[in-house]
Amino acid sequence: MNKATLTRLNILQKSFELVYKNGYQATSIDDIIATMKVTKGAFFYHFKSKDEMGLAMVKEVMRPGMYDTLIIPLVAAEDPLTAIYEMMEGLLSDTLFFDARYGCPAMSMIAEMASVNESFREELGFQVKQWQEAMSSSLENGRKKGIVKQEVHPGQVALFLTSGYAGIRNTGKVFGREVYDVYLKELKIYLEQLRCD
Amino acid sequence: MNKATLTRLNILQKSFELVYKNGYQATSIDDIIATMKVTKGAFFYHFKSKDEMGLAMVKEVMRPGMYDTLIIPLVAAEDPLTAIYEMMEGLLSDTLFFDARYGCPAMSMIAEMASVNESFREELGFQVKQWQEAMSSSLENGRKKGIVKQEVHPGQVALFLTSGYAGIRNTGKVFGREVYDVYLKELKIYLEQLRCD
DNA sequence: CATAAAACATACTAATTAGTATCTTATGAA
DNA sequence: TTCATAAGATACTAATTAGTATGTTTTATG
Repeated sequence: MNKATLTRLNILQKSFELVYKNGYQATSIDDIIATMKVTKGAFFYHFKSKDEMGLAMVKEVMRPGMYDTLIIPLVAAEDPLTAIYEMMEGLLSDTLFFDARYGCPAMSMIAEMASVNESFREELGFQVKQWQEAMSSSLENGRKKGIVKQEVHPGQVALFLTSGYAGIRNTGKVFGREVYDVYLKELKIYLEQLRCD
Repeated sequence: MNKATLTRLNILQKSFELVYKNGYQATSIDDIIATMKVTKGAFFYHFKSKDEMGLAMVKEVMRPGMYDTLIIPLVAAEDPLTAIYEMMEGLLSDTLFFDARYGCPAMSMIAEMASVNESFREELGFQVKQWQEAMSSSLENGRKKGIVKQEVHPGQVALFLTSGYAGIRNTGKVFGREVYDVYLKELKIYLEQLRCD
């Protein structure tokens, strides 16, 4: 990894952190370069425009992050219902970096940018769809193994679940992380009701 | 209603429409006054700042709108489960004004402004809580009447439902209104499972 | 009608924005 | 070492922003 690509990645990483806390449009290029040892010349050497940087950020920082936390844990899951619950629990308790106040990076980005920038919408849509499909095939798998009820519609449930997650992250912005626990309780009930008796 | 308070309300109404489509921070005062027959003098006569206008907009335009569509239909409901489903169906099929592309005005506002402006967060929190409480007492009522299962936790379910709605509106921003129908199908299953056998 | 205050209009300001023009310095291959 | 290019630095620009200063017009009330 040479120095140049490192500054590039640093810009993307730092931008992600700022965008996560302040929103994409509210984060100016001046903000970004001010919080790190980079000048405007460097920024515009690596990216033609703010939006090009933003898209690279979504693709190169957010996508791998989502893949590791949202896809990987599902593919090898023995019991999809438990795996999904534990994933949600993990997502909603990881206060290391993510903050209830700022919600989910991807969902916030969707809320702000989906109708503003078509490329952003496409890429974020791809990522959400990936998550849904991972859940869906995990549930389908559980159905074949006799863990999940036959009448369950995996794709439908996956949409219900991913949307529910997006929603609770939004709700958490208003009421704080206490709502996470209440949500998780009801989620568990919902998921268990999908399980074969 | 005298002329002055009418211009005030016009500013609030027009602002709401612009904010709904473009977001709060992306909507400039110049945008607002340009799309209607009002000048900057009038704007700043009625409001000390953009944020004061924004808060008035949330309180005086959004709050009554939410009350009429989210609270009223629940208080007199005979069967809460059917009432809730039909409310959701109504919310997700009303293409008169609301557009899947732009999501739910209140939820989008929360996503963008909850962590930026404390007053906005408070007021929007109040409105969401009102909705949750209306659902909760409606469910509690149904439980007493033997419509809703005894083991159901009304407040917990209310949070689950309102968050789910917020989530599907966000998802709709990415994939369009088709996801609404899929969501509604799973919602119906979820709600029916709360009903006494 | 007179007049004071309310309601609005116009022209500005200072700060911030994305982006550019032009420079300097670092790096790697011959 | 040389030198071309990659990488980065600096100083600008034009547009947009929220907000202000200072005007003019409308409206209600005596």
